[in-house]
Amino acid sequence: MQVVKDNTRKLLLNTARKAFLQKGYKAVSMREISKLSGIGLSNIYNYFSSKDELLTVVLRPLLNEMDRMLERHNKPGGLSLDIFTSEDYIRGSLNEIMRIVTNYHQEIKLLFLYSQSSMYQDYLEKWIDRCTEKSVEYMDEMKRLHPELNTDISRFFLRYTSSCWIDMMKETALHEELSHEETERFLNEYVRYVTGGWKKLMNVE
Amino acid sequence: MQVVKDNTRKLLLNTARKAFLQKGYKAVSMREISKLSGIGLSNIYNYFSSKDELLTVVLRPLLNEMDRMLERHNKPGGLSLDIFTSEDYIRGSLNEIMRIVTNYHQEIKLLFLYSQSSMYQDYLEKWIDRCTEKSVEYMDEMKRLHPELNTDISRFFLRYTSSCWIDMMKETALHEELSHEETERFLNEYVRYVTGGWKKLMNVE
Amino acid sequence: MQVVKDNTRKLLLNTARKAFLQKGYKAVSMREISKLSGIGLSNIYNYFSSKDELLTVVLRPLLNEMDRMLERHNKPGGLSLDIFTSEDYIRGSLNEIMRIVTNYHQEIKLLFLYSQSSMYQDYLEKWIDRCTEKSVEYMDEMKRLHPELNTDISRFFLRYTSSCWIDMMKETALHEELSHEETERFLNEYVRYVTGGWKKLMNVE
Amino acid sequence: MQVVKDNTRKLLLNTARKAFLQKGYKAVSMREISKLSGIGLSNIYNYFSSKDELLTVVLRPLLNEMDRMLERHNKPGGLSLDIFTSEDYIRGSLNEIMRIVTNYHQEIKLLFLYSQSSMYQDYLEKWIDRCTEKSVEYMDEMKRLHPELNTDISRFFLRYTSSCWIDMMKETALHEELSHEETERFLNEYVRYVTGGWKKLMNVE
DNA sequence: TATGAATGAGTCTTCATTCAT
DNA sequence: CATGAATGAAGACTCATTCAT
Repeated sequence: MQVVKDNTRKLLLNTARKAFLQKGYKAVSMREISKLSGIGLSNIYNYFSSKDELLTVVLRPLLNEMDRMLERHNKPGGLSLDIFTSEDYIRGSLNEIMRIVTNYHQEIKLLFLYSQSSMYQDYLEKWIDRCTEKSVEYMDEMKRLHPELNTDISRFFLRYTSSCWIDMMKETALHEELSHEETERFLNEYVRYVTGGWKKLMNVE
Repeated sequence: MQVVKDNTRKLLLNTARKAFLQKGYKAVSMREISKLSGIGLSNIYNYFSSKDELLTVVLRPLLNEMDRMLERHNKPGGLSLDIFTSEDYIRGSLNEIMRIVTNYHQEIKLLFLYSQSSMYQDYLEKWIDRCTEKSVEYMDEMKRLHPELNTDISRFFLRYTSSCWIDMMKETALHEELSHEETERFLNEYVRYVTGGWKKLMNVE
Repeated sequence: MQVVKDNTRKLLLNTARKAFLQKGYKAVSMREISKLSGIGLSNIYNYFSSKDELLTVVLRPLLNEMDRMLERHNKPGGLSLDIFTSEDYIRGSLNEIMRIVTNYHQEIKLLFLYSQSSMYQDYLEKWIDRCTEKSVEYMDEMKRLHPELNTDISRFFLRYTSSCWIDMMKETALHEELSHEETERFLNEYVRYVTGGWKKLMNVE
Repeated sequence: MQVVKDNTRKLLLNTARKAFLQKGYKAVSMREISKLSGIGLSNIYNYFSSKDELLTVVLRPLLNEMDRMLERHNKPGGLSLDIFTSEDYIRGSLNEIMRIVTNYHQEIKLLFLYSQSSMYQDYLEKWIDRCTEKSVEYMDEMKRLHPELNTDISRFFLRYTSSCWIDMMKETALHEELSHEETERFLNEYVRYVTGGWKKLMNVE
């Protein structure tokens, strides 16, 4: 009995995820989910109290990861230049992103591209806001630790880079077919590009 | 009579633009546009054959600019390294972007953020695809002209930078309140960052 | 065209009135009104913005009369004992009630018996409250004018008589088939009963 | 086991009573009763076959009293004038009412005000009908016993007084906060009013 | 050109009740 | 005695679009 319930729940979740991904949240009706899953329309409400909750449960794990990512951003163990210029550090961050993308690429597409008209339609913008705030705080710390560097970066530019971060997640999620080699290659390119950019911007050496 | 028609048309266009911007394409009903503009609901269909066309006409000028931007990308006068590494060149490109953003910031927000459920919901993704294609072609040319450089950049990375380009438009459009000085400052930051990144990636010098 | 519209409006109003009367407000669905009237379901909303408004428009004239009745209650020209003890005065009041009941007997049944679950479900209780208030004020005046009488009637008893007033409207509306003679007879009985009661209660003579 | 059952039954009954009183019969769902009581939704149907039966059982004691009241009406020991004109007799009847109201004021409110859309929505009207019938029969008896009196009261007037009887129950139930003194006072007022009215109407002395 | 009326399929959600276990 | 799952009909209301005038 519990088994049945779990199956139904998962079936609904998967059906909804797929449908949302194909047509966007707003364009998928509960009727549609009912027909696609074979679960009676009203029965759905025994498992999820609303269409919004269906989306919420689908997105929950990803949302948690995204929030955790934000936390880690400002607490890089020893506060240092590394976050911008160390290839190893950046490579580590990227690897973590890759793990998230691998696990949740569907959810990412859903959240990043198809969640309009849902309660999460502004989630990314708010995430970028929060990330920008963290970046500004971080820069202030750097200003004290490395007065010799150009740390007077505008909030606006920091927002742009936060946005690019989101962009990278989106792009990698969109191209799920990447082989391990290709991924490795992209990582190398990305790391060189970013460190080159930050070093020049901050006058490192 | 023709005068009346033009006025009505413009009124409808402006009303729709504002409404779409505030609530998103899908969430705005034709009834709403009718009430806000004072134009009879069914009369709207004498000017625009559908809700989609209303959006199309609103976005048309921006769409043209976007397409033109794409054209220019691959024909940079003399095909050269400048596109990546010359600060002047990049500054020039950016200035052009700024002009577009200034003129069409409303339309950009509309297209970039609020066009889900419309026929343009995939426009940006396709634009990025086309831009990526152009970039790949460009890189191939560069490989011949500058065999000493690392021009073996993955299509995936090129797509990422195309996406970042779109991102920059979005961010600047979102922050319309930027003063001339702030804009200038951002341009400097951006140019340094991008040229620094590309130079390192391509082993220039 | 305007003719058509008015007809449709009236048709809807009459259909709704009948249906509400037969089954109660809550138990009648918009679908039902649509089918009974032959007006397309969604077209109804071109005439009435909601089910509640449909009921409101049906009840409006009666509601106005009820409010007016309340106003008149406390301003009986020359404030006097008549309101309780004069057969002529009471007969006059009653005749007015009869006119209202004759004109709006359907609406009365609707408001008094079948409006549960609508926005008017508490209307009568509030009316009785207001009427009680007026009666208390009236009694206070009487106390000054006729100190020799027993005007020390409890608010609770006054509320009871207000409620009986409503009762009388309900009963007469319920029995629309009363002939003129029967009505006349009831009036006589009622007048004798009420004046007899008040006189004894107030120690008149 | 039987003990458990009884507890559950009572719990359900009390929960339902409270909920019905607060929101009205129709507005309370079985799900709600289930949640409020902690009894599983479908388990409710092991105790009560339907939502209507739940209401029935809640109202049963009051319904019995109401029916008994009706019986007593026509069998006043010695058939006499007292029923209308003896203050003691009326006071006795009223005291009985007070007892009922005290014991079942919640049920009265439920039956009188919140039972729309249930099988008891017409109960009061039917009770008034039956009461009217009894009154007519009673009057016929009186006509034989007291030919000197005006016993030619219209059925319609008798119905009105039956309705007022119900009204009095409603009013007293609605104002449960009445102190003993206030109740006593109201009783005095009511008795004087009613006997005064009937005496005048029937030409007693 | 302009209007008000009309359409029909669609939205999410709730209900009392029943079934299998 | 108790449970969670399931059902099917119904609820009010909205939508983009078309029709007749």
